[in-house]
Amino acid sequence: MSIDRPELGFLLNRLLRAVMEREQPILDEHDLQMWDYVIIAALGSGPSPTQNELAGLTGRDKTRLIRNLDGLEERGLLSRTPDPSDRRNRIVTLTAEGKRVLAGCRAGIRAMEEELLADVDAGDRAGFERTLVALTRPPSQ
Amino acid sequence: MSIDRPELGFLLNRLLRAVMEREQPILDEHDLQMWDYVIIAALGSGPSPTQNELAGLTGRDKTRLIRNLDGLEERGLLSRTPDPSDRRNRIVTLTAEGKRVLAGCRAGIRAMEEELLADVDAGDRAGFERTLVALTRPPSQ
DNA sequence: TATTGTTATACTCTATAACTATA
DNA sequence: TATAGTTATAGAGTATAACAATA
Repeated sequence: MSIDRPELGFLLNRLLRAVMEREQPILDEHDLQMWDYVIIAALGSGPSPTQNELAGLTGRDKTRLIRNLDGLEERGLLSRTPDPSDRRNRIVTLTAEGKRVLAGCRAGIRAMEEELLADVDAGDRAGFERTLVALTRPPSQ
Repeated sequence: MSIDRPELGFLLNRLLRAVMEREQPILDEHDLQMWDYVIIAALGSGPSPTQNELAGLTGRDKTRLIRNLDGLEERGLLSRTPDPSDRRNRIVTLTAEGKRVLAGCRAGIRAMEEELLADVDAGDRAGFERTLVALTRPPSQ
């Protein structure tokens, strides 16, 4: 069935920590904390959500999301505007500067990932990436 | 270089959470918290360490390790005995009951992993597992 | 009445610094 | 003096509940 290996939890935990460690200096360059990056990355990957929707997209509690949004808005990386169709909602959108910072982070992270995967056999890497994507997609059922 | 996919941090985070969620009921059956399991799993994978070494093996701070060891020792899953060659050290060892509980968890987790990976192409799965192992091994250099 | 965004409170987890016993 | 284990204290992170505005 499987090669003899440690448990998935062990392996995934170690690898995620290694990846996060390598991302830290990239985020530091842009004065972003990990949650800040998760938030702007989510904003750069689809239509502008409400804060509630953004909480769901990022997995961050809506009450703790606010602090991050306050900071990012103050720095001019995003804006919050009332939804005309339901004024309880606030629509969150990346500014041009926010998009620029996001693009910079993404470039650095993509380069870091290439370096991390450089020594991996091309076929293994393809299987690794396809499996990762497949397992993180909710079961179709 | 790579298939078009979300960033590794995003994918690994999602998958790790999914795996942990599936492990929770297995650990619950044995009245273990995640850290308890990490600890007894580390104890079951090599020679009996000191508490300090165990902290390094598990990544848990040595001061917070103590609470877990207290509980696990009280339940008879492990024992702490002074090291005769240096009585400042306490050697941590799984008891027979501890080994039994560990074996039960491992069996449940292995079955859960098989279920999780059931629909993955065999070649992709092999590449996935080999890459995971390779990337979690510290660079040889 | 219900919901979004917000704030405040309490709780948990974590990090740091002391304390003891051994070396 | 230095280290392993332990305990206590302070700080950060998290969850819960309340509040104002809008529906």
